[in-house]
Amino acid sequence: MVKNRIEQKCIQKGLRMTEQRKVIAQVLSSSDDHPDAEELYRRTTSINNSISLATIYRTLKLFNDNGILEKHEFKDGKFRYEMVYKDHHDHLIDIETGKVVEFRDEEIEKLQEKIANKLGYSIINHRLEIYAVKKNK
Amino acid sequence: MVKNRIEQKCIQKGLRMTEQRKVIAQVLSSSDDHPDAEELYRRTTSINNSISLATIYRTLKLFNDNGILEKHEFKDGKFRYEMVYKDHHDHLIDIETGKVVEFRDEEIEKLQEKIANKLGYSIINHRLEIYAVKKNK
DNA sequence: TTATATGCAAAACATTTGCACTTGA
DNA sequence: TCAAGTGCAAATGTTTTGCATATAA
Repeated sequence: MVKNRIEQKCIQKGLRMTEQRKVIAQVLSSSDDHPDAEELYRRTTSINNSISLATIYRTLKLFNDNGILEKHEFKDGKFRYEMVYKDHHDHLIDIETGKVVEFRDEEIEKLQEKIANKLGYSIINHRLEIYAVKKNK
Repeated sequence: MVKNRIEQKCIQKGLRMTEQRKVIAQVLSSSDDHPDAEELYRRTTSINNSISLATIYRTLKLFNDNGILEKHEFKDGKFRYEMVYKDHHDHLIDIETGKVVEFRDEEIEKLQEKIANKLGYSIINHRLEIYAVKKNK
């Protein structure tokens, strides 16, 4: 039986693989967007309906604590999640459609280090979100 | 009677100046930090205790909608507010003490324009938060 | 005068938690 | 076997809202 990336990480971390966690891992692995808890609940129950919202939340917290996924909060009032098997990247949010575009820019990464440095700090992490609209319409 | 900056903006926008709004405007004008609704409630009621939390929320929304203040959501789960009479700036949050340091960097501003541009977007606004710890301790 | 703002308490909303039961290793 | 995970429903914490009353212009 083939294991998805998240399931592999769970095993590697020694997490107990319950039926529910497998389904959540599977859904997350095959998602390339940024779903919130409610949306994940919808996706998982369509595969296996013996999963509660509480378990979704507990599992998301577990995965987040274990560095398996990242928790975002774009300006829509709820948390959204994303696997962390990709390299670090930032987000541009289309405020008309809600679409999220990922990008990475080395210069910006370096500049932030420099700024924190100048202020006497070491960066732990950062959040850069650009809210924008499509050009030339 | 001298009017504070926020009160001036309200008048300029044609907002009705109630007793409550005056007090909230006064508190915000003399705050140079990033208080949340609960904290503002504390500060305003110490001046005039005929202000309800509901009014705080309604007034913050009103001021935000009118571009009089900015709403932030650092990673502590609540909204925090700040006047927008200063120039745009970003935030560095000390994750050990919760202290918020403001900074502005032209290069980063320009870079973001460039990135959005390359992706085919025009920036409406952005959010850059650096979470960091003090160096050499 | 009267449209708008307010206080209060109830509702809304996403998220968390206590507890009895179930399950993975 | 039994520590750890789960479902359910109730609790939480922040923010919003309906409604009767009060107030700014």
